[in-house]
Amino acid sequence: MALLERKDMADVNNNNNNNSSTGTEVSSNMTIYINNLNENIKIDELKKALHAVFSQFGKILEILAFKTLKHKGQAWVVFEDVQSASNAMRQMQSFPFYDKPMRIQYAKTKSDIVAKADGTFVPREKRRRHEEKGKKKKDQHDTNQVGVGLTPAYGGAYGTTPPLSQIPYLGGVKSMVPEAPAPPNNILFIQNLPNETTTMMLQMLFQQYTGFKEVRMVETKPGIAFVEYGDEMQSTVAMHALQGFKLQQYSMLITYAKK
DNA sequence: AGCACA
Repeated sequence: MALLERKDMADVNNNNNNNSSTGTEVSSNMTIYINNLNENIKIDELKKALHAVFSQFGKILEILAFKTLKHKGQAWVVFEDVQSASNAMRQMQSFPFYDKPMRIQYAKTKSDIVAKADGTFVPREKRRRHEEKGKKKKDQHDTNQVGVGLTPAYGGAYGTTPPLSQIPYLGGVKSMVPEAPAPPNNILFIQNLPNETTTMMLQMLFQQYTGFKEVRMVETKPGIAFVEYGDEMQSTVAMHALQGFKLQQYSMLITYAKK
């Protein structure tokens, strides 16, 4: 899966522009800057969902997002190393997240948490404050149903995820693959989910596919869920699209539900 | 659209 290697190790610790000709390129950075995020998602939920989806690329030191006008729809995900950030950027580029494709770039500057770690941190006022000129405000409203409360499932410890991707295959599921594949069904059976998974997170992933009806989780059985579509063709498309999708270090296993 | 350090 790590089929993308880069020259990134060279400039891990500086933010020089590599490409001064275009002015559009930003040097690699341990932090990715994401925009085009759905602005209706509450910050807390947004951060959790981002963590769920990005922790597969490496240890996340911090996720920053703000709800101010100037910073809505944007987030910074700080990884432990550039390689993780690079992989995250490439692999999740344009990923549909709450109905909108993520736009991911390297952050322009080093994150404070990183600067503090390497001793180069300088307090705020020394830095270039970004001044903003008046802008016309356009409407922004997406209407999707993601406003339901989310339990504070994370231990808050972003740093507890194992190092990089090549994590064996976390078990926890009895019969990982059924002997014979179940016959097609408009209901999908999802296994091997992390315990922290919420209905909202799954909805976010599955509702992008046509025919999505609902997600059902079974409180008494963590790690599994059912996702219903209008018909078998629709559920099949979603199954193939999301098969093996990683939430934290867990790879989703999707099969048709038994009838 | 919008690159911060809640």
